[in-house]
Amino acid sequence: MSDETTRDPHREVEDRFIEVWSDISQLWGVNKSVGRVHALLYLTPDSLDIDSIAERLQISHGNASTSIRDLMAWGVVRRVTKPGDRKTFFEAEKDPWTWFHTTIRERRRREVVPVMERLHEAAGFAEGASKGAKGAEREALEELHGKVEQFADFAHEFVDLIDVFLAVGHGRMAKVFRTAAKLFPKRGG
Amino acid sequence: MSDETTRDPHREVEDRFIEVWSDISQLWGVNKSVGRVHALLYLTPDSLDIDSIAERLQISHGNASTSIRDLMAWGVVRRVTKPGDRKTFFEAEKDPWTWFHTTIRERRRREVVPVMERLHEAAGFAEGASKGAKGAEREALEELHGKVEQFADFAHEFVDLIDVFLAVGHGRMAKVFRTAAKLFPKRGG
DNA sequence: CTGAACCGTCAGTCTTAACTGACAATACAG
DNA sequence: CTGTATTGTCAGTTAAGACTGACGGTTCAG
Repeated sequence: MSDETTRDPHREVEDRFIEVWSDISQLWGVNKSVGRVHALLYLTPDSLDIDSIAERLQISHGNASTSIRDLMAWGVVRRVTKPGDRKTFFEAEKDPWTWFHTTIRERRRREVVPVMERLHEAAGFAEGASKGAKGAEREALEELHGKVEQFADFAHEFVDLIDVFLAVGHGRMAKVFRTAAKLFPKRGG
Repeated sequence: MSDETTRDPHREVEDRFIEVWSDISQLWGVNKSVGRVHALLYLTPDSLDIDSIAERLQISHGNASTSIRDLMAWGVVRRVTKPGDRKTFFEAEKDPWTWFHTTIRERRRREVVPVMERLHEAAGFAEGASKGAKGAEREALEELHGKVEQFADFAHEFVDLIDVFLAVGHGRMAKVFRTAAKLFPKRGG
């Protein structure tokens, strides 16, 4: 009772979860504040306005606003307006699988596609270079080209993997995997 | 001929690939230098020593050494000694799937497992708190606990997914996915 | 139309991560 | 065993990224 902050169980549960989610977000390449705001919105049944978020998480108004903007760009937070209230409220997607699916789709668009284009450019350049050379240099360039292609093939398979995930979608992924695991049981370790 | 640097095709192919791989590494949460060193070792048929790497990539000796240490800790680079030569050489795993597999296993160990433990702790704490409360507070805490559990369940499914990947292993993953995709064709978009 | 409440933006500051270069530790030829 | 070549480490510096807080723009009740 003397120290209310550490004694409110509701708040402590929230804090612990927010911290964990924040760390997961960072592993995923998302910054700390963005992760914390996302976690708070996930836990809160009602939608929240910018200042409430900032106050709750002890961050600046500007930081909260920027974090919300990011989360909306990722498609995991929605803007909500309440009739008769001037404020803008925000709420998070509550189903983790939906959220994850959305995130993967967005990352594919923003990050995977552009980098794959550059990879193919590099492979094309390598092929051109090897065809324009003679003798020993040609051999060396062909070997180099082979390496680039090998990596490009791998990357392409990886993208296929993402595409299957996106096509199958939502909560069915786990089932897909379990089935796949039975079809192709592990051999060694 | 006047500017040898930009005219050596072999070097330019390498540079382009190194740059792309470096960016992919950064998306993956690995720092730029580490990615570049890894890319260089992947492309180079012979093993390389620290100073050659540092000179080729225009980075300091210390940076090259630290990057190599990281790559060895990730299990994607090996130390090699040549008889009659005092230097230590390093070479990279050349098969991308093997490399990827190793990386996933290591990330699971370092990052996923610890964070999952903390998540379960948080869920346990939430459960305890809700059971220790009464009336309206109890209801609120139970709802909160439900949210934490929902996320924990999702996270657990995600870890299962990783485990299947690790069990199936290597180049067979793509085939697994393709089979899975046929079994569970996409419905909407 | 006016003013208050609120949100979005961004220059400047602060914090965190990466890199360098000098020194310590190590390995090995002679 | 000794001297030298080479790798490993880490304190200090530099670069990158995140956060704050003040300002301008927008919205809407009155």
